[in-house]
Amino acid sequence: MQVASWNVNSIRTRLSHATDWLQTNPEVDVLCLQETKVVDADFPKAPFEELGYHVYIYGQKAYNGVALISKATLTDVRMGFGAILDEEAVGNLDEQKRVISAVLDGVRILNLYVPNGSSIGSEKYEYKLRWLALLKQYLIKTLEETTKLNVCGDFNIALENKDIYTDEKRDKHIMSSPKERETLRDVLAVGRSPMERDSLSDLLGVGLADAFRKFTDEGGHFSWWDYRAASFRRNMGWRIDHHYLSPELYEQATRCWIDVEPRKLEKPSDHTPVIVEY
Amino acid sequence: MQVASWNVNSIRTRLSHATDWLQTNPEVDVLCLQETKVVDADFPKAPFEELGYHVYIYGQKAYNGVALISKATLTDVRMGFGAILDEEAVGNLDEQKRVISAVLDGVRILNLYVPNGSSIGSEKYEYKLRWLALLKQYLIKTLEETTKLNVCGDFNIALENKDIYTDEKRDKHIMSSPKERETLRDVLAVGRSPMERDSLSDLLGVGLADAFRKFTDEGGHFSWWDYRAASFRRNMGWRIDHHYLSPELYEQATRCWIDVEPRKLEKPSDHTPVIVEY
DNA sequence: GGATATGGGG
DNA sequence: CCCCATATCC
Repeated sequence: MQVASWNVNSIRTRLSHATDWLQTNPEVDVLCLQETKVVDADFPKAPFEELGYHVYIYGQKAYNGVALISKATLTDVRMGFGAILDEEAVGNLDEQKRVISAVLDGVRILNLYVPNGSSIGSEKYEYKLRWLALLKQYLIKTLEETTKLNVCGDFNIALENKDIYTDEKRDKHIMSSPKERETLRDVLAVGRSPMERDSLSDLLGVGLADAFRKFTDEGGHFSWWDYRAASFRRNMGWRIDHHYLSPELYEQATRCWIDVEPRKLEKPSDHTPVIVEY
Repeated sequence: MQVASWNVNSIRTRLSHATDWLQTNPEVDVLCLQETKVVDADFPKAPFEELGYHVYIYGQKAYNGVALISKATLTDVRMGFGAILDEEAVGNLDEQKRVISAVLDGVRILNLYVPNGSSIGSEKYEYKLRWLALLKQYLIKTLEETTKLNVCGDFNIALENKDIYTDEKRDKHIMSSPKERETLRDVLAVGRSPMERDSLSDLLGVGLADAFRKFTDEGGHFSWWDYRAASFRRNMGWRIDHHYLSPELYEQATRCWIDVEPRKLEKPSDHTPVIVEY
């Protein structure tokens, strides 16, 4: 089974890229999209359905928006944190459409578009941290019912220095600040005791692990390049799109890779797909 | 010698259409562009120069703008009415960049983007009529020095009913109202006495004549189709782009035709080129 | 730099 | 319907 994650930065603008990519990647069972930037009524479902895919969407006008494109029917589709968390806990964090999840072959696929956070200390930064805190509650609840969980999407966080093209201003940069990294690490540690979190030895015991890192320790692998400053040409990228797997799935993972090709097309998204196989 | 007129509705958006068209129409000596919609500093001259053309521009930000693209060097290039008319007479009518002219092989080519006029009775309508009145003065002065004059461009006026796809609301429609037609007919009658203007018999004596009408009386030939209402597919067009020739040139004219092909391209201009040969 | 929205223009 | 401009977001 293959699951792909791709922030398309507008599904309407990137429609042919997405359908072309599915056709050249027929082994992908589920394509998780972020930043579809379209209300559900205007989502171009037909082009995917004509290729034989099922389409599950959770969108809004202009910003955010997530979708699942699947060869097989998905079950127990959930939109937003509110699907399983209390209204009170969710607060305003479902106003932005960033969470969709569903089940295929006993695996729950959770597709996320984590807030960008703008700049450290900003209101949006605080929103990002609050959002991640709620995500932790969402994961705790999800893991009560599932042992096979694939949490993927645009995390807008690079956990390790080698996931960024440069070391410059790393600590003061959005997507790599210590606080963001700590917060995400804490989120991924769901189910692990504080002591376990500090030990690298028991990675598979509980918590979620980065599928990409099962297969390589190398740096210099990126999934996002800023449109500005010719970043892609100069390979000034970041690895911020991830597949985090529950222990059982992590053990079963056979591959995880980044397909750089779509970033080379005309009018590309600034992100490129990341695929995991298990 | 061939001269083409084409309202490209943004030269930056239509750059490849324009360069492609020149390459498939190598017999065109001068391409007159309207609605270039770009300040001179940002006009994409290089792509034309790399094909061996000379570029003469008179543009502004966002609106209007005219240009001459020529295989040979042009002489006595003039921008705006103010190049030959008094400041007082011109008033504010050079604020919008709509007039460029130059000489090739003893022929003065005058490239115009006549105001659209918005709707009958509007402020813009009055501007259009005032602009045409000034054009008449400009032509009178020009004809004092030239016997070979080719006045071309987007006139935003269809002089005859057969130049429009329908008869509906013609009298109340911008581009076909009686007043606009009278005004343009009066402009074209430069040099003819009031009595001559009423006589069709002496068309070649003085004044300017429609090159396209030298070769056919047929209706249904159009140079512009509104982007809206699938006008092109339904051939709901207007012939509003013209080549008006002084008597000497009119006699020498060997062809005048509309090339509909560019209107069929992806992201086309709403206008298509009109070419005259003499 | 490229996506969105809105508003003016045709 | 498709230009442009401005503004916000990333």
